[in-house]
Amino acid sequence: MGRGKIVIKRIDNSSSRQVTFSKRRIGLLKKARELSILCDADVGVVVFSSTGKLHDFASTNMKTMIERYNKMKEVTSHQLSSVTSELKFWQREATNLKQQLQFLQESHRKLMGQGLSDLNVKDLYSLENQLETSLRSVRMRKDNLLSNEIKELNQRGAIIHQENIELYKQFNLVQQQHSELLNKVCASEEMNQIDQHPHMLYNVKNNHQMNTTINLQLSPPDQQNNESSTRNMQLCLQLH
Amino acid sequence: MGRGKIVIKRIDNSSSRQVTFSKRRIGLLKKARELSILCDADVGVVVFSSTGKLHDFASTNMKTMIERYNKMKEVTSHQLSSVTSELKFWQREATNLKQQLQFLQESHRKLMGQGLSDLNVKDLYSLENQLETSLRSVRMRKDNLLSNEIKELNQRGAIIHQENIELYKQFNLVQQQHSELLNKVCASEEMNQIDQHPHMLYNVKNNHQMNTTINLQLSPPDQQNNESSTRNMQLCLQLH
DNA sequence: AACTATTTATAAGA
DNA sequence: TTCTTATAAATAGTT
Repeated sequence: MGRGKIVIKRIDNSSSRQVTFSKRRIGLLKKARELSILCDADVGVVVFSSTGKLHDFASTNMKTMIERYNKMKEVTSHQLSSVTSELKFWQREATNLKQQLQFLQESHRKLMGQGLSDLNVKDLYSLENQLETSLRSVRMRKDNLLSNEIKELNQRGAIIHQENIELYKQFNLVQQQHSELLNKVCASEEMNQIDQHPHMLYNVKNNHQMNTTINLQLSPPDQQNNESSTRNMQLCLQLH
Repeated sequence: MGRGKIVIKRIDNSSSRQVTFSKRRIGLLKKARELSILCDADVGVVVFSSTGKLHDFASTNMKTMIERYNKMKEVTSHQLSSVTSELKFWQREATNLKQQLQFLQESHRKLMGQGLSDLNVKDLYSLENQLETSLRSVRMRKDNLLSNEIKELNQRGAIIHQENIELYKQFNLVQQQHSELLNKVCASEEMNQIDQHPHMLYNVKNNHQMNTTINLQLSPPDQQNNESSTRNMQLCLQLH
């Protein structure tokens, strides 16, 4: 259908090929459209040019068409089949997990002392045994924790006690030195004119009083009291 | 291009339509093939007849083509997207179940007295409490079962005991009647000619001996013994 | 892109 | 469905 007959083989001349592509592509799509209309058929055409450009025709909807095609050819695309197999995997996984969960929930209920009505005497004995074992473990762990805590508290208490003793000693020393200094100052002030600097004496006396008050608060730590309280806590632990 | 010009609209006559479909379908696929060869293009054609029959042409591979088309149009097919969303659902489901399972496993381990090292004293106290509660439930249930069993056994024992008493009474009665009968027979035999039927006497005497033996085996049921054993079992139960 | 000679497709009929 | 054939339609080569 042209000036000359052609053989169906790739057109070597690039521009000729391009022209023919345009003409025949239009013709193909036109014929596709005509077929779909004349014969009530569902027609889809997809053309990629050698440069990768897409041209298409679909009498209804290409997406629907492709799905219909896949379904008919029983070809699940590579993507679809891989997704489907993954889907199956996760469904199995979920079923598996559900079973495990159900089993564990049942076991858990028994351990919580619920739903015992479907157990026989032998089961109940072994459950009782398990609970007793658990209870021993829990109590052992708890006692461990508490005794460690107490031990730590005792150590910290002993350190603080030691610090207090040191502070007490140092304080006594300082107080003694201070008293001696005060006495010296008083003696020398009496010898000089006391009335010239009355504020100095007031300050010194005031300081002395404050120090005495602090001294009263700093009672020496009571060793006896500390030890007896520790003993009480240990006794308490052994009750559990 | 035919004997007469036609307008492009659905052909009403069914057989005409069918014929035209065949001819034009072949023409379309031929043109598609020619285009792909002449112009080095990738061409795919899909045709569904009105009766649903599929005819197709693909210059290379329809699957690849469809994927290329989808990729270009950035259209994930409906199937794929629905499968993908289902996939996501099951993945979420599995994740959820895994979490639940992990949580329950952790809890289960605690109840089994394992993995207690990451619990504090407060947690240990409440765990201990739970285990004690569980233990009480289990013991209560077990005691219930056992006491029911014992009750049933006692009832059955009492019935059998009663039956034994009845049998004993009946037996004594029969034995007494038998003895009386025997005496009568012996007396009358002594009066008549004993030597005429010596085998009769032998038989009767033998029977008498057998009955006595049976009598020795049928001792009257011991009420005392029965009750004390029941008491022992109940005591045993209370120990748990 | 338009023209057109020629090939090709196909409508109608058998 | 297939063949025939007249004719419409498509298009190769040209302008």
